[in-house]
Amino acid sequence: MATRKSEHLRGAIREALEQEILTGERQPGERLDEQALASRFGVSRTPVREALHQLVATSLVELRPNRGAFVRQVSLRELVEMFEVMAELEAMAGRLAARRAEPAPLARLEAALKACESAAQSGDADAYYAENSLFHEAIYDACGNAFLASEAKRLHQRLKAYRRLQLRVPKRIGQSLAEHRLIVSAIAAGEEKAAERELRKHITIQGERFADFVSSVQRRDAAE
Amino acid sequence: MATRKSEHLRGAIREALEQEILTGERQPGERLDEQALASRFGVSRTPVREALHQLVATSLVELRPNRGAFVRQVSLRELVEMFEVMAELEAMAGRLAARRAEPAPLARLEAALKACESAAQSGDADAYYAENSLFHEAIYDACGNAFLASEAKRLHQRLKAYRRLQLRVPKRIGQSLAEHRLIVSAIAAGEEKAAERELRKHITIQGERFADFVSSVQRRDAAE
DNA sequence: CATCACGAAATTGTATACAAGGGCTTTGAC
DNA sequence: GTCAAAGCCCTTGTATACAATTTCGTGATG
Repeated sequence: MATRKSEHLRGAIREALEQEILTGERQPGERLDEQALASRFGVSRTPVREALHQLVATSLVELRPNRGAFVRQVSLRELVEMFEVMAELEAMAGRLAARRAEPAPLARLEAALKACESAAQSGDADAYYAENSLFHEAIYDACGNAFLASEAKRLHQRLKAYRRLQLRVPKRIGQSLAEHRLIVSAIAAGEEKAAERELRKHITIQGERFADFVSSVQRRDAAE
Repeated sequence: MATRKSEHLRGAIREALEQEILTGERQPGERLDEQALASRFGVSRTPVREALHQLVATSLVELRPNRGAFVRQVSLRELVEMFEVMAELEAMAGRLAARRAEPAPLARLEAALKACESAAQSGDADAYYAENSLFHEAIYDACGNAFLASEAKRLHQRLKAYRRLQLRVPKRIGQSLAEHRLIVSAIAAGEEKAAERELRKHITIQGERFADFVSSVQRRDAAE
C-alpha cells in the first residue's frame, strides 16, 4: 500500500518504535527517553509521548508514573498463556469459517495456501513466514465475525516476533504446510469440528515449540 | 477503594468519560470537544487529549483525523459478534478452571455465587448486576491463565453497559442464577466439557436476549 | 564507617502558544 | 436560481515553556 503523505507524526513514530521492539532491537526493560526520541526523530516531545501511550495500549511498553516508559518484559509464562488464547481464537475462527464456508473467502484462503506452498518450495523461511501470516489472516476473514477477526489479528501481531523464531526449526515448515492443507480441506468441507481441532493443534504446536526454544536459550533468566 | 490523591489527571478524566459513555449519558456519534472538556474539568487540553487517546485504544471513542473524537457507534451486528467472542473466552476460562480446580480460586468462586444468591433474593437488580460481574471475574481468575483473564475482563468491561440492559427482563435473574449454579458445580467437579458448555450457553443466551431487546428498541435505526 | 537528611539536577506531567488542515459560508459567475 | 470556488473560522496537531515529583549525589551526624 502507498504511504499516506499526510500520516501524522505520532503514527510514524509508533510504527518505528513498534518495529524496533518487535525485532528485539530494543531490549526488554530498556528505558525509552522522551527527549532522546524527540531529537532523534526531529520532533518535539508531544508526538513522542502520544506514540508511547499508544504502545502502552498494545502492551508493548510499560509506563511507570513519573518514571518514564520502558520496553515491557514479557515472561515465558505469559507467552505460553498468549499462545493458549491464540489457539482458542484461531480454533473458533476455523470453526465459524467451516460453518459459513462462503465461496469468496474460501477462494482467498486457498490462494493463500498456494502462496504458502510456493514459499515453502523456494525454501525461503522469511517468505514462508510472511505467507503464513497472510494465510492465518485469511482464516480470520473467512470466519464472518469481524470483531473476532480484528482481535485475532491483534494477538497475531503481538506474537509475530516470537512466532518468527521457531520457524528456524528444521522441517517445521514442511510440517506447518501439511497442517495448513488439513485445515483448508476441513474448512472447505464444512467440517467444523475437524477445522477447530486441526487449528488448535497447529497453534498449540507452535506455542510448545516456541516455549522449548525460548527455555533452551534463556535458561539463564532468573525466575521472576 | 480510596481515591489515590496522586492520580494523574488523564486517569481521572478517562474514567469520567468512560463512565459517561458506558452509561449512555453520551450518545453514540456525539462529538467530544477537547476545549469544552478541558474547561469543564478545569484543566488544559493536554490531559484531555491523552485521556481521549486512551479511550480510542479501548474502542470506546473513534478518532477521525483532523476532525476530532466521537463516541463510537457500535452496530448491533458488532455487538452480537462481541458476545460470540465473549462466549468463547468464558467457555475457555471455565474449561481451564475445571481442569485446574485449585482450592483457593474455587472458594472465591463459591463465595461469589453466594453473593449472587443474596443479591437475587433481595430483588435488587443493580446489586445482582454488580455481583454477577464479580462472579464472572472469579471464573477468569480461576482459569490459571492471567492473560486470558485480563482479555476476558477487558471484553467484559466493554460489554458492561449493554449487559446491564437485559437484566431488566423479568425472571432473567432467577434463570441466570440457576445457570451460575450449574457452572460452579461443573467447575468444582472438574468436568471440563460441562463447564465449557454451560458457560457458552450462559453467555450466548445473554447475547441473544440482548440482541432481541436492542432490535426491538432501535427498530428505527437505519441500516448502515 | 554507615545511615539519614537535605538539596540539586533531571525527567515527567501540565499549561500555553503557534501552525496547519478541513469545513462552512458567502459570493460570484453561468 | 443554482453550482462552484475561494476565503474565513474553528478545530486538531505540534512546539515550547513551566511546574511538580522523583532520584541521585553530597554532606553531616550518630
